[in-house]
Amino acid sequence: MATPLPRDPIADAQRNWERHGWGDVAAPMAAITAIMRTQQILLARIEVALKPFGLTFARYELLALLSFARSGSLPMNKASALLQVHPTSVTNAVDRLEKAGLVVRSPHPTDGRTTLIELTTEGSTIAKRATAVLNTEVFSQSGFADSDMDQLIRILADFRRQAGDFSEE
Amino acid sequence: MATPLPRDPIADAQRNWERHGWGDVAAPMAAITAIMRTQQILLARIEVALKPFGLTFARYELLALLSFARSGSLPMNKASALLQVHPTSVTNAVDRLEKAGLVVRSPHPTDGRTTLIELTTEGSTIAKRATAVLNTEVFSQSGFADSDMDQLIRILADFRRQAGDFSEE
DNA sequence: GCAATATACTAGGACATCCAAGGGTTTGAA
DNA sequence: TTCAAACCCTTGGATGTCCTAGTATATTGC
Repeated sequence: MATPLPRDPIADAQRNWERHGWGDVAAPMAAITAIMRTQQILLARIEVALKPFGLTFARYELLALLSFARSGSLPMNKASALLQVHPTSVTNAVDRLEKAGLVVRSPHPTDGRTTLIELTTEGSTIAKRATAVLNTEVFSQSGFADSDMDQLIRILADFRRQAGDFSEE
Repeated sequence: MATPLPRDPIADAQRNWERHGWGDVAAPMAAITAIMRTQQILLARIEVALKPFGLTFARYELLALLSFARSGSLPMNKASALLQVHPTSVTNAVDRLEKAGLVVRSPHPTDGRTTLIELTTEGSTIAKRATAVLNTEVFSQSGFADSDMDQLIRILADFRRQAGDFSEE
């Protein structure tokens, strides 16, 4: 897993697809496979950067979301929608963050079904520090060429809109 | 998770980053976050398509890899390297595929440390059928514009090369 | 006003990924 | 030749994701 392969395995797969008469879907297959691999690489880098804080990316995302919320708190279902993960994943993340003292659950003032997640002081501090580290250690050296960035962001936004993530023009 | 959000949450995050004075890394942050979300969407589609075969994407990838191998068999460490996943993940996938009768483990003829994975007849059949379904149900409707495809593949290949996945020019 | 439906969260289970550690096999250097 | 280092695979543990089902609270419709 550490040694570079002599050739791009995804380009090889694309050639295999073409060789088997699936030329019409070889390119999307390659694009999708490349997305998978790219995600895996990026996630690994992020996890390394967050490890010193005892955070995973899932937990960090929740902390970051809370730190941008006006009131510093959010209903769990809102967090689930914004992070676009299953509600049980939020439950899981909140369990661990709460155990670590970074967030607290509190009842919603008017809706008895809803639970609010709130940043603690320490959670707020950790969120700030983790963000600083991610910015300098991961995002600032993403490995994407500056000249490709806007294009990449647009292509992925088009994809996500088409997939029903959001409706904005 | 089903209802589209009124606005793109990643674009919002990008604006948050800029507003906090992290404008220099706002774009890569957005690109990376978008990769994560895109991967999640695509993986979900693939898993749905593979479910009727009792396969997951991880297992399918292994089957597909084997079906393209000349001899129909591969050493586990080779599969790990080509799929670019941890050896234990291969062990896990082979365990389940073997239990399902789609592959068999066999000892390497000359190296006692190595285990070969081999497709069974049924494994070969399932691999073919699953590939056909993925091609028609997922890859042929990827949601990426044809005009973006080459660009996307190139950007991701540049990234993966830079990340040390392969050394090919 | 009350029953039926919808919504919010959580518990339990299936899978996948990685890491750390352990046991067997090869390789290579003294 | 011998023994340490390198390599291969597996086991066990921690996390994350999703799904299904169950409990509790709100909302709706008759």
